Amino acid sequence: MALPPFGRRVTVHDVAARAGVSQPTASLVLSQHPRARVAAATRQRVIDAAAELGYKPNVVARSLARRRSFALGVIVPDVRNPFVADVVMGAERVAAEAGYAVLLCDQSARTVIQHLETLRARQIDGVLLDAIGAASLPSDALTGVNVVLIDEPSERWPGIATDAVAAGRLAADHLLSLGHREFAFIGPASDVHAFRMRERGFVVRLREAGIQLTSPRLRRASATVAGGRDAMRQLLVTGPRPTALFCANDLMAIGAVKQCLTVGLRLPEDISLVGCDDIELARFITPELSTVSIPARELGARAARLLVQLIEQTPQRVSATRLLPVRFVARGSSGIAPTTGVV
Amino acid sequence: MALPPFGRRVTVHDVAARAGVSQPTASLVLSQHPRARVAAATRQRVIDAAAELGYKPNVVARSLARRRSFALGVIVPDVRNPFVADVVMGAERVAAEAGYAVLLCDQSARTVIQHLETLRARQIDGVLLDAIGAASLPSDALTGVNVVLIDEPSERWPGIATDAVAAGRLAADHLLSLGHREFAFIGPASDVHAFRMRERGFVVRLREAGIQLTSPRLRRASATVAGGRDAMRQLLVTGPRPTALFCANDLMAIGAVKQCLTVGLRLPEDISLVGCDDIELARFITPELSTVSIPARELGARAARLLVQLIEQTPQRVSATRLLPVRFVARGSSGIAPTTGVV
DNA sequence: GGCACTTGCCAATACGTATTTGCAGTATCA
DNA sequence: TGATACTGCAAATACGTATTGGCAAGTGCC
Repeated sequence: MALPPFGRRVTVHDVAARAGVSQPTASLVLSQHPRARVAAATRQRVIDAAAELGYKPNVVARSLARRRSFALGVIVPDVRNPFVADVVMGAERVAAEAGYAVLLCDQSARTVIQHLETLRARQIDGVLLDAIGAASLPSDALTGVNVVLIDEPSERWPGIATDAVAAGRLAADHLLSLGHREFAFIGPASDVHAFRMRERGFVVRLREAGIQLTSPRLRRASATVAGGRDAMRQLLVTGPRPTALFCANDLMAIGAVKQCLTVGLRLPEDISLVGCDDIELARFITPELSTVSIPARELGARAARLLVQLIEQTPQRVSATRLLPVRFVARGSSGIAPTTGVV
Repeated sequence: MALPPFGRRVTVHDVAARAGVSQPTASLVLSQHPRARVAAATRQRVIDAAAELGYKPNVVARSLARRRSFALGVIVPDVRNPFVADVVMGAERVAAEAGYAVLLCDQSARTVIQHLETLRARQIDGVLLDAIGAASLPSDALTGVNVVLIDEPSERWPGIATDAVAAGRLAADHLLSLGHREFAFIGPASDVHAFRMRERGFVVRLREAGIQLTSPRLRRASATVAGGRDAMRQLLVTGPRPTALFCANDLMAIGAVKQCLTVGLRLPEDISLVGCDDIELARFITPELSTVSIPARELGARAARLLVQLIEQTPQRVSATRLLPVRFVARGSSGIAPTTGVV
């Protein structure tokens, strides 16, 4: 019957005392152990006592005892990228549903290594790595941690990715079918797998069509709107202007669109532009952005689901990468190639 | 000299053993207690042993003992809003710098109450509430928790906010100075303080200029691009068209711009449009969006800094709200009022 | 050399939960 | 009726760190 002192949190001990059982028994009941040998009447007394006292287990203590924190780390390059935010959102929903908290780790705050360090110290149950170039991490950075890679196929770790090569090919297909012959590509310099594969798919498809993408038409910049704008500016002052451009993500594409409009080019009459990701805003700029749709939220959600599975059923160690399909979305930023020759 | 068994994590006990001291002594040294009375030589032995073994403290155990988790909860309405992402990013940087992890809590995953529940169970040290309508929470939802409100002034909790009324006034000032007399406003229906105050500032300033904003010209929609578009669509089919519009945030404004362009209106010739937030994309749509610049990252960073202060120096209970200034940024989406009469 | 005082360390305990083990008591069976 | 198995619970211990109290040894002082 004893009530815990005012202001102190209710613990199992309090529940046990009120139910007239020992602490371990209360713990046994409350931790829902299915194989717990507890008499039905006793079990009910404990449950009632817990309810009456408003008992909430202390997750920290539980984590220490079980050596599990019921928390996931999510390491991302930059939450400000809407695509990334969507991935995070998908992951968090699933995680919350499964009873896991999400520790957000943005690379702008610390390096991946530093983040992994602190996550490890927090006894994290697993980590989601979103497009951070896991291949180039020190080999022991991920030992002993449950890992699921997002958008970065690997043989060492399981993952959920999208068909990035297909994304590049679809963009090329689309532009080729519109009659374009003068191409350019803008992408980030980082060694992030998805970006590289989008580029490769694009380049290879063009090569199959007998078109070589030469160096001045392969531009590198940071994967942001400003990066896209700057790369486009460079592109427009270097040699003959292409009639078709593929950007490695929508943010860069939006920057590129902006730069085109700024210098008076008409889209799609003068230049056709295709992005990748299909963030919500792609439909809201003018002209609307043709792009390759990548299921961002689904990516995050599936990755989280897979990670939770890995954590909870240790036996089967999956290590394949599941590939989600992508599809092309034609909108106003791309059109028939100009009939007049290139300048 | 004893090395811990392979595969097991190094604990203070291992360090103590190797340094030839007791566990408490090692703990005393390693927890950096300034008032720790430990001989310099002993201290050094412990430090060396820790370094040699690669000791990393177990944060979970430390949290249990100190009844502090060195983690902050950040509850936000929607990470996918770039403004929110910026706030989160600013907060995470500061938190990481100060040694705190960030638990991301998006309202799309669970309700605020549920998030607070799990944060409490995790012995969170403090919570950042970003524009979630703290005033309408159950009165006991936040008892016993360090709280800093973002963009929602309150007398009960400290916070960092921006001058939302000024933001609305600035928008009105700008549009009035361009000669507009026919106004409209689009904002979210939620009772989020910042949005309400932006609206109030706008409405009051107009009233001062002798202009009443009537109900059909006060539109409600979700605070997203799609919401802005839909509200604009409604607005354009209901009664005479305004010549000036203020949207409660940039996302809505972008949606509104899109809708205007879709139905063939010219900006700013036919209608002037002003947003609020100054997200990066505001400069990249066409026409560029006139808007009120809100220092999002700064907001997040300051809030986190304040929260850390609250946590670490319990004596002084601040409860005032610091107001950050805002400034107007004129761009291409707003211009001189059309001289022709309204339709 | 006795006293008060400081220094440096360790033993003991706490934090709140989980798990293992073992001990009574009861039921089952021969 | 004795051995055996099983049931239901509590005692003991673990998880890894932090903190309190106290005990020796050392220092300074008269």
